[in-house]
Amino acid sequence: MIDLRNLREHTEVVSSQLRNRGVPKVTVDELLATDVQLREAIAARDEARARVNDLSREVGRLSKQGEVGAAAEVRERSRQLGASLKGMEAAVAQLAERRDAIWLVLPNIPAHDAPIGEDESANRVVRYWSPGGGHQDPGDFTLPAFTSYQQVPHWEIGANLAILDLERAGKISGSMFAMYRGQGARLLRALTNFALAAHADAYEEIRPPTLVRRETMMATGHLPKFADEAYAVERDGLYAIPTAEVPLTSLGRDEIFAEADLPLRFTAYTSCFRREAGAAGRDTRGLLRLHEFDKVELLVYCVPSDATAMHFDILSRAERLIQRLGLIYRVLDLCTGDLGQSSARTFDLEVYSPGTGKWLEVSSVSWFSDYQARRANIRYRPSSGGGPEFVNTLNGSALAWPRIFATLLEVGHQEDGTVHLPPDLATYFGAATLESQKIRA
RNA sequence: GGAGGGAUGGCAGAGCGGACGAAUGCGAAGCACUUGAAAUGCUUUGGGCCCAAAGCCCCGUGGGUUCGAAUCCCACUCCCUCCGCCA
Repeated sequence: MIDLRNLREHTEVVSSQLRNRGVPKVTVDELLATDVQLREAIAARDEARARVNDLSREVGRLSKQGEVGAAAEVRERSRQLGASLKGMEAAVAQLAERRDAIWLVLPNIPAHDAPIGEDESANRVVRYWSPGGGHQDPGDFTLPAFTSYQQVPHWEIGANLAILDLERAGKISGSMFAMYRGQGARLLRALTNFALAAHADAYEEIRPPTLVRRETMMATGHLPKFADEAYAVERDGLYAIPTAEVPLTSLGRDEIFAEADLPLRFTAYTSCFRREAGAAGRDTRGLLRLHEFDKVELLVYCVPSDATAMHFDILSRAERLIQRLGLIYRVLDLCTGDLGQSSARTFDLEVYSPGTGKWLEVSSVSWFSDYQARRANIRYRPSSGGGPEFVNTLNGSALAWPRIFATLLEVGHQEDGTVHLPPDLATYFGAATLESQKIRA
């Protein structure tokens, strides 16, 4: 959540920044009003408590001195005061609940340099990259020509090679689930090894649990607001993670790190589970949108002053992977209206899929400032002294596999039906070409 | 799943109804002594609310009893041991 003290002290600024994200002024006003009432209620309660504490001590003192009558009289006064305390405590609890109901769903304050806009149409394309042209400004970029076989959608290529079996995935789990077979399954494993190896220089590899508690989902902001997006195992109160960001952020929950130990950098390969409740029927062919998919994630805790550098480090790592895979991509700077709830600034990476004619998001690299750290209570002790401060958290996918897998099939598709793999990946895969294989039965 | 035991500050560990935010030891920081270090001595050393002070809150979490709860009661969570089951 956002810093309430900052909101109190710079109401106008914060309020207008939030308005850029579509938060109406009345919501902010209500939060502030509730906050004032809550703090007044707390002050009144604490004062009453202080008096009860005083009287109680008095009872103890008198009892010890054997002044039974006086003790009984003070005890009675304290009892009455205690009764009125109950009401004050209830008032505090009620106001705190009302404040939290707003506070917890309020989005993060966007970064100053995030483009302002209402929806995805206002996202700014920062640059393009292609194997032939390298980095290019948006004005200079044109898509290269693709052969006719490159324009075959991946689901056809995958079915022909028998490395993708979406029909049977449907039988097993329903639509929007995928099954990779033979060389397809192996290619996925190669991609994962390829990515983990690329980050091993600076990021500790983690294999976290993928079913997590409610608090863990709260910490990243995935609950309470986005409950419809998550798969829940109700009987056990657990949720299937939508991204490794969730467990990795809670790894440091309620901890205080030494500044010297920062930055902490983690990478994890996990399955990710998403109900896609709001996206039913959109772009769901083939591997475009799945309920379960694999992803390698990068996550960083750092001091605020390092956050921007870390943001660009994650971004460049994700870009570097796509470059090594030889895919065309573009970098988007998400506008204020399109940012995820917890994010202050996000870059999306989209690869071009010639088989579907679409740009596909394969990575989202976000800076959360202290929004998640405040929720998750992740702090560091400044080496200059002073009390603990919240860390900044950042993360990025590097990368999400299904859309990469799809694009690799299309881009590498040859006239004879085989698929050529980029050399860097071939090393991990153990062969340079995907060839038709026979599915048993 | 069954039966027991436990959860206290960075760590270890006391306290089991009245000045306890908490003894003691270790660790860490500062100062003194020392050419330097060790040893020794003294001092400091949790977090939060609050502009701050005063005050309040936190002894796994949430309730309850009481004038008063780290201490008593209830529920939950987690950890350990044994049995069962299982990859």
